[in-house]
Amino acid sequence: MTERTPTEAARDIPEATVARLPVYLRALTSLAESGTPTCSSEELASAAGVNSAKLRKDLSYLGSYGTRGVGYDVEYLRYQIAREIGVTHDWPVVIVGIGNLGHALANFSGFRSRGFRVVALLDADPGRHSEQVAGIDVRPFRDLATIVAEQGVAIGVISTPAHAAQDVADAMVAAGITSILNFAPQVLSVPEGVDVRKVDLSIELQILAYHQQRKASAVEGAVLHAPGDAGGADDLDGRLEAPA
Amino acid sequence: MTERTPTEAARDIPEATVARLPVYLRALTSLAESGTPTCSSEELASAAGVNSAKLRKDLSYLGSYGTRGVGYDVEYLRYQIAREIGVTHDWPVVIVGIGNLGHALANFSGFRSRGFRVVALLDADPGRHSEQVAGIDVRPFRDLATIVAEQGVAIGVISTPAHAAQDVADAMVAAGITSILNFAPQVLSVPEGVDVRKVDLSIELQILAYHQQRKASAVEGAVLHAPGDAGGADDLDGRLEAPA
DNA sequence: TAGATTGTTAATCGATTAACAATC
DNA sequence: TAGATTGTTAATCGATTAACAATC
Repeated sequence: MTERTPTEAARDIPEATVARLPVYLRALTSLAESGTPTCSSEELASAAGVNSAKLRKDLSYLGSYGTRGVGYDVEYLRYQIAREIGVTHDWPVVIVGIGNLGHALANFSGFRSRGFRVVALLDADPGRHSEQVAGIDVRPFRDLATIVAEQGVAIGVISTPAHAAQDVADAMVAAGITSILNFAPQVLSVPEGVDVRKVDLSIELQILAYHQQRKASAVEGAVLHAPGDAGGADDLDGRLEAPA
Repeated sequence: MTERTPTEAARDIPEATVARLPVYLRALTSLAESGTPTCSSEELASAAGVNSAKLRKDLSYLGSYGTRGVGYDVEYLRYQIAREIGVTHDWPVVIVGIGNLGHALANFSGFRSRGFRVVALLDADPGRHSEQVAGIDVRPFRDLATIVAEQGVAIGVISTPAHAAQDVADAMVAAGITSILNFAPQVLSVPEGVDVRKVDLSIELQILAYHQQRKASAVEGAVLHAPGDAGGADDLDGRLEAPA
C-alpha cells in the first residue's frame, strides 16, 4: 500500500527537504519582518544556514516561485512554503503531561506564531487539575477523547515521564490522533499511518559528547576539557584508545 | 584540514550511526535494568525501534562485540557503546537562559543518569540571580568564562530567546566551549571546530503538520480533522490542490 | 543586449537493506 | 554436528553538490 491518490503523487517531496522547509519559512518570516522585499537564493540560503544549491534544489520540488536574474519575492515565497507545509491555518494541539517540560511547552510562544494552537493541557495527576498554565486549565487525562473529537485535534504532544508515554500514545491513537511529538525518552509503538517524531535532549547531548571526545583526544598529550570533576585527572583510561 | 591522527582515523563512524548509538545505549540500559543478561540483534533492534540489519551494521563500526550463534552480552555491549560515545564519565554542562525551558532543562533528571552534570545556570537578568533552580544558584551571565575555565566545561546549552542566542554563542565560544546545544529558534554562526546541534519544537511540529495535511487531503471529499476552529469549514481553499 | 540568478542535470557521496558466509 | 546468529558484502536507494543552460 504505497499507492497514493493521483493529486498527491504529483508532488513527492523528499523527507530531507520537508525537514528544511520550516527553516526556510522562518528565515523568510525574519526577512519579511526586516522589510526585505526580495532575496536571492544565496541570501536566503545564508539566512537559513544551508548552501544555495541545496536551497534551490529544495524549492524546485515545490514549483517555480522565483524569477531568473532577480530572485524570490519574500512574501510570496513565504506564503507558498507555509501553504506547502500546511501552516496557513492553525492546527489545534493537545499537550499531555504537565510537569516542568509541559509547563515550558504550554508557555512556548512560538506555537501561536508558527501555525499551532494549544487547545488543551492534560495530566493524569488530579493534584494538577486545579492549576492553570499559560491561561489554560489543566484537565484530566481521561477527557482526551472528548477534546480530540470536539476540537478536531490531529496532533498530540507527549511530555510525560517515559513509563507513561506508551499508554498516552495508545490513548491518543484510539482518540483519532495521527501525529505525535514525543518528548519522553521512550520508543513508541504505533499503528501504521500514525507519525511519531521524537525530541530527545539526552540523545542530542550524547551526539555532542561523541564529537567533543574526539576533539579532546585529537589533542593527545595535552588533555584539555577532560570530562569529570575539576580535580579529576584520574580515571581517564578507557576513554582514549590504546596507543598503537 | 580533514586529516586526523592515526588513532582516530581507524574508526570513522558515519554520522547516522553516531546519532543512533545513544538509542542503543538506552535500550541496553533498559534491558540491563530488567535483568536480561544477553540479547540478539533482533531483540535489541526491536527495543531500539530499528531493523536488525541496520543495528548490526552500526555495531560493526565499533568492533566485534557479539558472539555468533549467541548474541550480545547486554552489560558488555552497553559499556562499549558508552565508551565509544564518551559517557563513561560525566560531562560538565552549563545552561544559559533560565526561563520556562531553562527551568525544565535544569530539572531534567535524564542529565545525571546519561553522562551529564549541570554545573551552572546562567541568566543575564539580575532579577533571576536570587533564584535557585533544581538546587543550583542562578548566576550572572558574565560569570560564564570563569565557570567554563574552572569546571572544564566543554558543552553549553542555550535556552534564551532567539534574539539573545547569537551573543550567548559568541560568549560560549570565546570562553572555550566547543559543543553547543541550541534550543533558541535562531540559526547560529560559529567558527569551524565548534559543533552546534539544534532542537526546535516548532520545526518538529511543522514536519508533522506537513504529513498530517497529506493524510487529510488523501481522504478527499470527507474532510476530517480540518485545521482551525471547530466551526471553520470556511477558508479551506489553497490547502488542497486544484483537481486535475 | 549584458548581467544576474534561477531551475535542472548529472555526478558523487552517504545510508539503508537483504542476503549470506563465517563461526560460535 | 546442527542450529543460531553475527559481521560483512554488495546492491539499492536517497541526499548533496557543482556546474550550467534557460531565461528574466
